[in-house]
Amino acid sequence: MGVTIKDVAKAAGVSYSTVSKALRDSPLVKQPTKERILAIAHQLGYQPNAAARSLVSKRSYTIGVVWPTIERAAHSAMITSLNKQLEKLSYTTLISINEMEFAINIFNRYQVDAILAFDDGHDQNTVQSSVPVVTYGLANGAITTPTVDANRRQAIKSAVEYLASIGHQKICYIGDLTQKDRLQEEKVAGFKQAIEELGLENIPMQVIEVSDLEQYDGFEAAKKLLAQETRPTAIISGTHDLTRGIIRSIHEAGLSVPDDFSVISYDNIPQSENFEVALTTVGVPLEKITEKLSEILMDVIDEKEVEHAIFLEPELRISESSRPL
Amino acid sequence: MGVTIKDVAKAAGVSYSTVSKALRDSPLVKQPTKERILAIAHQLGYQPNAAARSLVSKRSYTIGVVWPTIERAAHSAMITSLNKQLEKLSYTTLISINEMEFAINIFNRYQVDAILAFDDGHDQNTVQSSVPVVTYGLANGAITTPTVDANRRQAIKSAVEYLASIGHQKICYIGDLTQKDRLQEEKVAGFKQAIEELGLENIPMQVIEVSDLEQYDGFEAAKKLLAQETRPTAIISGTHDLTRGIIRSIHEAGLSVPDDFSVISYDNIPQSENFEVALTTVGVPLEKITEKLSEILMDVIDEKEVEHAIFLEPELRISESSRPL
DNA sequence: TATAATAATAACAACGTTGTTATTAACAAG
DNA sequence: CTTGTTAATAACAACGTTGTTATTATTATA
Repeated sequence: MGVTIKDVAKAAGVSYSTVSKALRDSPLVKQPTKERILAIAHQLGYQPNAAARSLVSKRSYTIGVVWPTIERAAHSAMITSLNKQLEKLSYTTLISINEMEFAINIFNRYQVDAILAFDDGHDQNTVQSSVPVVTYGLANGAITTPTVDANRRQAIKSAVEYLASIGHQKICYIGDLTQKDRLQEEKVAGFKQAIEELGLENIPMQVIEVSDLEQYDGFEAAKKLLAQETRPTAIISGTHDLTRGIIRSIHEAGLSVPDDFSVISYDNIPQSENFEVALTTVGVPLEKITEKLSEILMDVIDEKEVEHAIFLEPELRISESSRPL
Repeated sequence: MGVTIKDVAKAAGVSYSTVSKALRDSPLVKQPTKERILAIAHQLGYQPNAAARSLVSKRSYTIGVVWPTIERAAHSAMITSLNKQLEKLSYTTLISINEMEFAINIFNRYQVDAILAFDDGHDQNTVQSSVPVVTYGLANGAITTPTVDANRRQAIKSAVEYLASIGHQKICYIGDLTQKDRLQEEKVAGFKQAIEELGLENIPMQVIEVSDLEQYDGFEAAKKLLAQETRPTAIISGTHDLTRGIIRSIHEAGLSVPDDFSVISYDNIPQSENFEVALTTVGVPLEKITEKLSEILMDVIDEKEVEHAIFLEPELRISESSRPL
């Protein structure tokens, strides 16, 4: 069915090994011959057979991304960015939305050069893989693969510290507190730790739980908060979507950000311009994460020694949604 | 690096061809031998090499999905459903988020058995592919591959017809009207056609344009609409997200769905329960689409003759958000 | 017990590439 | 011109698997 190197060879009247060399631009083939072969290959619509190529060369120049939670759009911007980064390194990205173990098996069969697994904070059974695996998620004790992790705990801590430094004493956190998602847990832990370390005032509803991480949940949570007698002067929000809901809720109550409340959002997506208030955010910028990830992926492919727990330091980007009390 | 069939053969003390047969459960191998080999293979962590396998057997049991617009979450539920369907047929799904032409080339190299391309309503350059391609998107005149298409025009038409049949005369449509997205265009066309055919009243702001398809855009559009003097009695919305914004806007204005407005949403996602009002929707149910898609994919793989333009008929699911005037 | 029939396993070619080695062509130097 | 050297191309093995064909072991039949 497909056009092979041999078809091209026949059409060009040369041996198929010459065609192979010509296509890979080897200096062992004379320039005019090379050009002739290239032209014929193109004209015939030749596409190299990846199966054959990777079978013999042991390299597929492909990264497999395991992304079982496609429905939660959280990672899509990240995958787009990663895809771009890897493209620069002439690597191709292939995605599987299957459950971790199954997906890793598929990618092993396909002989991708490395696998990137998104740990969504749920149980990560250690899967046997002869292809190196890099994880993005929570770098905890029992990790067996290099894991890149945003230091979420530190992120929220520095948000609190910053707010305290500009005079805020009553600070509240809105986010997911359930034990289910270890990524979210970390943020809460950072918040509580900072409050304690700084000796900040304990206020009622200091930590508000949302059932999901959508805009609507932030809206509802903030509504509850505003109904309280003792209100905080600053709010830290666990995700971008929550923040949007929170701000909407505040505006709807006829109040203002940052006049009545300073708001800081955990976020790694670059600030979208068409948002009502330019947000002060804390988190690791997307590009930093994907840069690090591709770097590590290249390292494991080259069998370099790689640290197992790689923490990325968050950045505080101060903007309009926060200000001194 | 990886464990091959030959390693297993050596460990089991049989020839590698016997191992191959044992693994594929061929009747040519004695049962006890088979079991012994399987056990050893498992113990050694053997994973078949897809490159070698598909090189010789010309079948990879893999479908490549081209999904260039990952950021617009619209298709994620569909891909999840499709993945499940194909798994039942023991096919594996691999996704590329690269630009159409590039992605199709990758999948050609990887020798997937068929490619599913999501036509996002933008220009679809005809790409050369020796692997059969099925498109989900707009089945227009110049198609070169089998295309599965929800009959969006008919969907919106039947929404209008239904509303008219229960007494509504002033009906308005909120959606994307730009020429950019042909999928959205179709819906508007269906609306206008129905209004004309039924001879319904022309009201001001009968068609409201949104700049994007997010919840926020629906919210803003409805706000404008409610500010009008002559209000419609029914609203049809182009997407689920818009609808959520619209309903929120109505509630915020102290009005009710369906008491003050009947609302019908174009949608193929199954109704989410935790929504304020159970929505009346029109569209092709997700499962119907993915069933059809896998069917067609299997057909093109088996080189059966397949119709080029396959239209799926929408269904009207009446619920709480609409009622007779 | 010899032989035919069959069951079980082994050997081998092929898939489309790449990298190495062998062959031929072209050219320079004596 | 012959020979040595290098440039260009051709031939070939290998990658890990499958399907076909060849060989050996086992059983049934006379």
